[in-house]
Parts: sequence; C-alpha cells; structure tokens
Amino acid sequence: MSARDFVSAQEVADRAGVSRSAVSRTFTPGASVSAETRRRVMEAAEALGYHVNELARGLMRNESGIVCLIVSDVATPYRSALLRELTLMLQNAGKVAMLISTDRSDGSVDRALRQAIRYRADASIILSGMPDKSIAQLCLRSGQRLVLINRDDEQPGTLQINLDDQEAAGRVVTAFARAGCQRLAFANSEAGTPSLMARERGFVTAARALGMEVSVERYGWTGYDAGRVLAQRMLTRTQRPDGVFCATDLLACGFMDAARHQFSISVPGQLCVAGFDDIEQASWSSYDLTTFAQPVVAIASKAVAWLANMTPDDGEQSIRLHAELVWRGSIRGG
Amino acid sequence: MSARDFVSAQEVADRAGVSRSAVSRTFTPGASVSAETRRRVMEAAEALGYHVNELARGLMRNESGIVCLIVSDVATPYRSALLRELTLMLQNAGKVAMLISTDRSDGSVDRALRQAIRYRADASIILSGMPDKSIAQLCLRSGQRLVLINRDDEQPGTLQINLDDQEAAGRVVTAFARAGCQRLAFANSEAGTPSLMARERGFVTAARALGMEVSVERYGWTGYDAGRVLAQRMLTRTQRPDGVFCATDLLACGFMDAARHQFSISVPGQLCVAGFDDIEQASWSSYDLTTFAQPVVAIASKAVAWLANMTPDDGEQSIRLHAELVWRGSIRGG
DNA sequence: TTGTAAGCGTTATCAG
DNA sequence: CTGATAACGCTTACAA
Repeated sequence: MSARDFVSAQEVADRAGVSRSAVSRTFTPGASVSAETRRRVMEAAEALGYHVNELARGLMRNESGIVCLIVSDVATPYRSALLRELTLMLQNAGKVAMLISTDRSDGSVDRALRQAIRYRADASIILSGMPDKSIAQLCLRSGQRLVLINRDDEQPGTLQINLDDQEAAGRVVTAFARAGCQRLAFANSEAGTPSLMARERGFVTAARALGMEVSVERYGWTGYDAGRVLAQRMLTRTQRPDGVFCATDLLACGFMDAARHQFSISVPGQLCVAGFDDIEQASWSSYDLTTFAQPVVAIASKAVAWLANMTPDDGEQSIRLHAELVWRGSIRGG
Repeated sequence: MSARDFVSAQEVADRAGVSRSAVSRTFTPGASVSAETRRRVMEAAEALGYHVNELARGLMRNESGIVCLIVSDVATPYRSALLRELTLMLQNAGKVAMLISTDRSDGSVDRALRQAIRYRADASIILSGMPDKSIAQLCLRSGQRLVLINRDDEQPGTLQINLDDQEAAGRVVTAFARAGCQRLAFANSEAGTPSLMARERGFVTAARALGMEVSVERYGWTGYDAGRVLAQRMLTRTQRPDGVFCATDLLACGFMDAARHQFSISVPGQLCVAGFDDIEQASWSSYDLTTFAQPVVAIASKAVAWLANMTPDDGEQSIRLHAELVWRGSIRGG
C-alpha cells in the first residue's frame, strides 16, 4: 500500500510563518492578501510541493468543478470529436471532465448520473442515451445542471442542444433531384434516436413533396458494417435506388464501399450518396462524401457557456443549431 | 445560482432512527451492520434520494477513486479506442476516469498532472507526451501511481507498457520481401515519439540486414494529411519505392489515397503498403490495410489490473506486449 | 452490532 | 489585511 502523503495547507502555513487562512486566501483568486504574505506562502508551497485539495475545497464550496460527460461509443469518430471539444473547453473554463461510458443496457445512463451525483458534479452533459425522468429530477433538485445533446426530449430545467435534422434532410433531397436521381432511399439504423428519426422523417416527406419515389431501410447500430448490410439489401433489388441518404457518415462509408467493391456500382456515376456528421473520414479521397457538418465547436461552446454562466433563470432552454451541407463528390453536379 | 442542496447521511440517519455511523456502514462494503438496520437505512436513503458524497469520503479515506487519463488528440481512432477500453475497465474496477486533454505545448502534461494531484487522483495514466521528471517524482512521492503507455522512458516507480515495435517492424520487411518488393521506404512523422522511432529503427535495420534498399522520410504530425504529403514526396522520385511501411494507419490511409487517386498507382499491384495500429478504418474495404494490431484491451487490462492490485512491491515495472500482424490486401501474396 | 467523538483539508465568518 | 473558529459530510477508532 502506498504512502499517500500529501502536504497540507497547515504545513505550508507553518513553514511560511502565517495562518492557514492566509494560505487559503493565496490560492483563492480574488481574495485579499498582501503581496508580501502571498510571496512567502508561494515560496513555502513551492518548496513543499503543495497543491490545493480540490476534494476538501469542493466539500466546503459545495462546488466540485467536475463536469460529467456521459457517452456511449466513445471510439466513434463523431463522438470522439465532440468529446475533444468539450474537454478542451471545459478545461479552459476552469472545469474538469469526468468521463462515464454507458452501454445500450437499460439504466446505464441512470447509473452514470448516480455516479455524477456521488462526486457532486456541477453538471452532466449527456451525449447519448436518455436518463430516466426521476433520476433527472433528482439531479436538478440537487442543483446539478443537465445538458442533453441531440436528445430532443422535453426535460424541464435542462439545456437541450439539437440540430435542424429534419430541415437538413429536406435540403439533400433537392441535391439528389438536381443530380437527376429518380429513386431515392434512406438508409437508417435501428437505434431510433430522435435525431436519426428526424432525418428519416425530413427526407421522406421532402421527397414525397417533390413527387419522388422514396424507400426506407433500417438495420443494426449505425456503424460501418451496418452500412454494408444496408447496401446489400438495397442494391440487390430489381429497381435499385440511385440516390441514397445515409443517416450517418459511418453508414455511408460502409454503403459506398459495398456498392463499389462488392457490386461494382460507381459512385457518383450510377449512384449518389450523402451522409450526416462530417466525420474526418468523409473528407478522405476514397469517400469524398457529401454530408452535413455537425457543428461540434458550436455545440461544445454553447454547452460550456451555459454551464459557466449559471444563468439566473434556471428554466429549461432549447438551442437549435444549423447543420451545414458540405458539398463533395459523392453527388453528381456539385 | 442554483440551490445545490444534497441530502446528507445525517438526514438519512434521522429518518431511519439510527446514528450516522450506521448509515456510513451501510454504504461501506464489508462493514458490520445488522440486516434490519441496513434495511431501514436503505429505505430512508431511497426515500430521501441520498447518495454518498465521494468528495468527503475521499477526504477521509485518502483515496478518491479517481484515475486521470492524460491524452492528446483524443479524436484520433487509436487513441479513442484505447480510451474506450480504459474507461470501461476502470468503471468495472470501481474507479472513475477523469479526462485531461493535453496539447503539444511544453508543460502541458505537467499541468495535467498537477490537476490530477489537486483532485487527489489515485493514479494517472499517460497516453501521450512525457511528464517532467520532477513532477513525476512529486506524483510518486505523494502516493499517486503512474502508468506510461508507449512512452518507453525509464521512470522508476511507474508502470511502463510498451509494444515490441522494433521487432514488429522487422517482421514487415520479410513480408515486403516475400511480395517481391525491391525498394523499401519508411514513412514517418516528425513527432519523434519513442514508439515511432523504434518502428523506424527496426524497419531500417531489418531491411539493411537483408541487403535491401531502404529510405526514410519524415513529415508532419502523424495524420491522414501528413500521409498524403509523404506520398507526394516519395512517389514522385525517379526511383520510387514499391514497398512502404507507414508509422501509423492514419499515415497509411493518406498515403494510399494519394497513391491511388492522385498518382494512379495501384495498391498492392504496383505498390505494397503496411501500417501500424489496426484502427477501424484499416479494415474498411477501401483500404484493406495490412497492419499491426495495438492490443488495446490487453494494454487497458494490464494498466487497470496494476492499479487495482496495489502490488506490495511498489517498484517500477515494465510490460512489453506483442503487436500481431494483421494480414490484409495491401501487400501482395498474403 | 451500535453510538459517540475525533478527525480529514479546506473555506467562510467574524473579530481584531 | 490577518488569524482564530466553525462548519462541510464523511469514516473510523473506541467504548458501550
């Protein structure tokens, strides 16, 4: 068992010949300490290797500085990009990120939130899954702020950040039409999250509004492999689609690869493809995928700003951000 | 300002009609409480929405349960995959992950470690960058355990996890030779981390040992774009290489894309390519990249096991893991 | 098994 | 500006 011996403010105070309150004030931004006292304290602290104990500080201040990031599938390109922005901005805001991974099992998010409460996190940001109403209530009641990203559920007291998924999906129909596509299709996963379903809804209704044929297929869990399977199902029909909107870029990459290498269908020559997220791979020249950009920096900065501000009106708030269409080569006639 | 009102053990004790120590014991695994008392406490806790305050507990126990993950470029496929395994296994071990992002600036890792100390983390796992000796010493002196992954530096008291990079790089030379390659080349970044340099060293020496021609080029920071630039430099030579080992898969993807789409060179027909890491994209059929697998689960489980065990011998320890060659289609004649 | 009481390292309050 | 003193919520001897 290790020593576990940290130096305390008391020891610093002793060495510097001041009271421990003086030490505390030295390390509290904006507290009133004379230059001379501060200097002596800093010197002693440096020599002893003193570092404020945030556990004790959090106990007193009733504010831990911890923000929990609750997320599943961290290794996914979009998720990890969002994670990067969030941790970076939290650090810049003087907070620290606690990462909790969830799985698809029931109550996984609830367990994560309970963890957040135990560590007295100032806030939790939920990137995937939905918390049970009751546990969300508990968070809010105990003064923990809650941010839901792309969840689109009405939870009073929380900040909701969403995209204009449905409207965006409508815009891509226009693009397919301009490219001369005749038979549209939407490739979705079975995850059924609000944003995924909004994209499907938007695509289908916009296509119908233009009097275009449109079909929908759903399979698996929004990854590359699911995209391949979807291609297999959709491209072996007698009347195969010539314009496919995939619910995410990962699906689109799998779809394109299967189309080209398995069925020798040229993209965009015989088949136009679009995705959603604008993950890094979408810009790789093997894919060159037309897609919608997740405004990850905007999402992260909105979330962190809301947390940092501690807005006086604690009420719910809903932010809807714009997903910009990124034109690349997977749709003809950009 | 929010209410920030958590229920305390005292309140639970009052409601259950017991002392607050009884409450404490109920939530301490392996403490002696009668079944009846436990039941009443649990009931009261449930009703009130009580959750142990880990800040206070950590203060007393001198053990926070926090493990810091210090990492740069979280959004990179290999890094995020390792991150996923680590957080998952830490959770299973009853620990919680605190994520600290670093950049390439000097002292970035040191600042991260200082943060870790302030939160009295039980341990820190460093995935990128190197801490200053003095701050590492401070961590160890204050009883914080340190794990360095792929850093290959001698830091007494820490756990070092490394791969057999140099030996692996040697094995790929054999593969190139079997494929009939004549002119080998190593595509590296300028990052100069120990593992990257070990791969370069291993490749060059093995090639020379076989009497094969071999060149080295270094550029940028180990990403897709750097791979493209390296291809540009290396494939426009009069005597261009026909077997290229890229220091990472990301470099390899960029390299292959440039080779095929920019220079119309067929892979593996005219050019064999190999990478390192076995990121998810390496298995995508557009790349089908022969590469070495980072044993991420083994790495993570070794790290967490070491932390959990609190091995009596506190001394340094060095684990060298094997990077398995994953045969795919980017080298002829697998 | 249970309750009492003494800390853990900090900050906030309030005299001086 | 500075120093005592009382919290914060918890765990853990120690005694009952």
